[in-house]
Amino acid sequence: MFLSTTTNNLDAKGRISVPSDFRAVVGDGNFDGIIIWPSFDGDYLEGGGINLLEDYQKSLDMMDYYDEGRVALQRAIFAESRRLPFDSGGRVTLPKELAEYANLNGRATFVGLGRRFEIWNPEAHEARSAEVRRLARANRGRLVSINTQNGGGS
Amino acid sequence: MFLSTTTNNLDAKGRISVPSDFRAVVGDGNFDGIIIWPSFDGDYLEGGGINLLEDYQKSLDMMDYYDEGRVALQRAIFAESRRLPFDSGGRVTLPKELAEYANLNGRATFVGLGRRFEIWNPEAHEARSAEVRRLARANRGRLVSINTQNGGGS
DNA sequence: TGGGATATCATGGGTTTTCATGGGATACAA
DNA sequence: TTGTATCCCATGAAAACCCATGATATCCCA
Repeated sequence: MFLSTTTNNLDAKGRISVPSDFRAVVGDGNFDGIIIWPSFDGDYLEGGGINLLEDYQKSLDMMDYYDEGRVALQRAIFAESRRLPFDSGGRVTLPKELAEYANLNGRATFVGLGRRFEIWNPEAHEARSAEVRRLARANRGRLVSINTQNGGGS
Repeated sequence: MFLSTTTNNLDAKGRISVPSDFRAVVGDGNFDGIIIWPSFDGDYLEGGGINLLEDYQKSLDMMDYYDEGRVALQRAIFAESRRLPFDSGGRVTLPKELAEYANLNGRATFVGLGRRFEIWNPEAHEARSAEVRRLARANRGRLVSINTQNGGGS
């Protein structure tokens, strides 16, 4: 599970450290790294482990073969995604197009969202956080229903 | 189930003992520690075991993918939360930002609320509980609605 | 039921390991 | 060659780990 928010340096070589908490949840024994693609919702990147993409694949498999939504998602996610392996220090090299897409220069913010994460320009993320907090407060009634719905798991 | 209220020391290294009663209910075999995030309802912290977050995730998964409330809640909880492992003595290291958010210096109060718990500045907690008692005397009906609103924990 | 023995807990301090980061060296490709 | 990607090592800071101690709570047995 991807948790918490971390801002790390993007060096001159385009390398950036993936937070160690994130690294701990992406290993599948086969590929040691992350998958990144440009969000089709804004100027930031989305990403996750290889297993996230496999889950998406399963969801798409359940859609009709000629469903235009299926094709669009395939193109938006699979075609645009890049597989970024860790170096010995737990860093990845961010392709220039992706860094430019998200306006990343010098620093970048990893945002854990459970199954997946996002990579933001720090200022852009900061600018959006106030609105997010407002929305979260507005929707906290739904969180209450989540609390009662599961009736005391812990 | 998180029960009772305990105030412990926050040392110079930012470490604080999690009440042993709380520690006994958070193990999931994989991660031995707690998850903490700033409440979006006030200057205190909320927390629970990893399984609480997993329950939140399952519930959020059932909401529509493009639901703005879903995304806001994901960001408010998953992105803001921190994973704090226990040391050998059952303590966690509280990140500075979170300690500052809740105005914690020297001491902190763990408040058990059933499925989750809260961490308060002791004086702030004392002040609030006095206010809650006052409200209870002044208006019982309102106290009842507060109880249910909190997710029916005990 | 008393009282000593034992375990647990909260806390302090020191040491080791990990992490994020920088830079150089090497392989590869345009 | 020139730019780019990959690999390896160095380093300071922060986090995790280990051991010690006093206080409290629990247990045990006469």
